[in-house]
Amino acid sequence: MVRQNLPSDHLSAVFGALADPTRRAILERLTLGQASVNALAAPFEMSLPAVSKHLKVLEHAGLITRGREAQWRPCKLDAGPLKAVADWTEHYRRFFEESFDRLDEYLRELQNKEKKHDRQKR
Amino acid sequence: MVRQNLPSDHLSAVFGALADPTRRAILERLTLGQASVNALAAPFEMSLPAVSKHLKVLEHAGLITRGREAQWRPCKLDAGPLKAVADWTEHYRRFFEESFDRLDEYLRELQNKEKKHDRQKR
DNA sequence: GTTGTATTTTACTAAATGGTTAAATAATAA
DNA sequence: TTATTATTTAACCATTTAGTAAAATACAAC
Repeated sequence: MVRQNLPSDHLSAVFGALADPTRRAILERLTLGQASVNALAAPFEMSLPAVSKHLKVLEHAGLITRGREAQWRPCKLDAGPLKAVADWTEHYRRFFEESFDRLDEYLRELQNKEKKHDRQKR
Repeated sequence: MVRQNLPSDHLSAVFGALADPTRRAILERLTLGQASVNALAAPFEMSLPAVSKHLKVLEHAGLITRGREAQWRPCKLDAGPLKAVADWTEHYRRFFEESFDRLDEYLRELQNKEKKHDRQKR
């Protein structure tokens, strides 16, 4: 059967790249400046090829770019695609702010009840 | 070998859930209000069990909750986890808002937000 | 040219993902 | 009770993912 799984849409690639703690940690590290593959791999208990693959995923999502400097291939953060993530998420803000408000309201209610309770106790 | 793939971290689950256009479309639909599985499945050229699986992924990520109403199991958006996504992304904003002006604007906005937050806290 | 260092590619695995059809379950309606 | 409707579960399959070890490549230095 021809099942051509077409998530060639960029947003899916970006979300997919972010759905892994190792890759998010790599991005975090890259906010400090560019770094070699070895340097990026150092904190992880996994082989170099594994990290190399993670970098390929990040590169494919457009989240990093790679240069060339002697035998090193320094990676550099490119946060551009995160703008799309921010925009997508922003679109839902009223739905999570709303629940925040409701929580706030609930807590306020709770405080009132406690006050009432305190008053009764006295 | 024991390869226990431990992305039990919530953020990975959420990003993973969002890394699929069908699931994002379902969330989009749910911003209009709750809906049955059949209603949610209608726009897609895929079987009901396939949609059911997508819903399970969304539920596991905490992005939807499901009720019970006769033989229907209405799904409801729970955007709460998107707050974590927004926060994570916000952390990188200065890297994708590259223009000085926009950075400035961003910092000004941040100050406003802090003021608002302070006001709310009291 | 040989050696050393950095990185990728290849070939392989196990598990996860995203889909299918068919059967099972749950509640309603007749 | 039986039939209908809504949804899930089970069993299956192909592809992708995340890792491995070992070999290949690229460049620098001696």
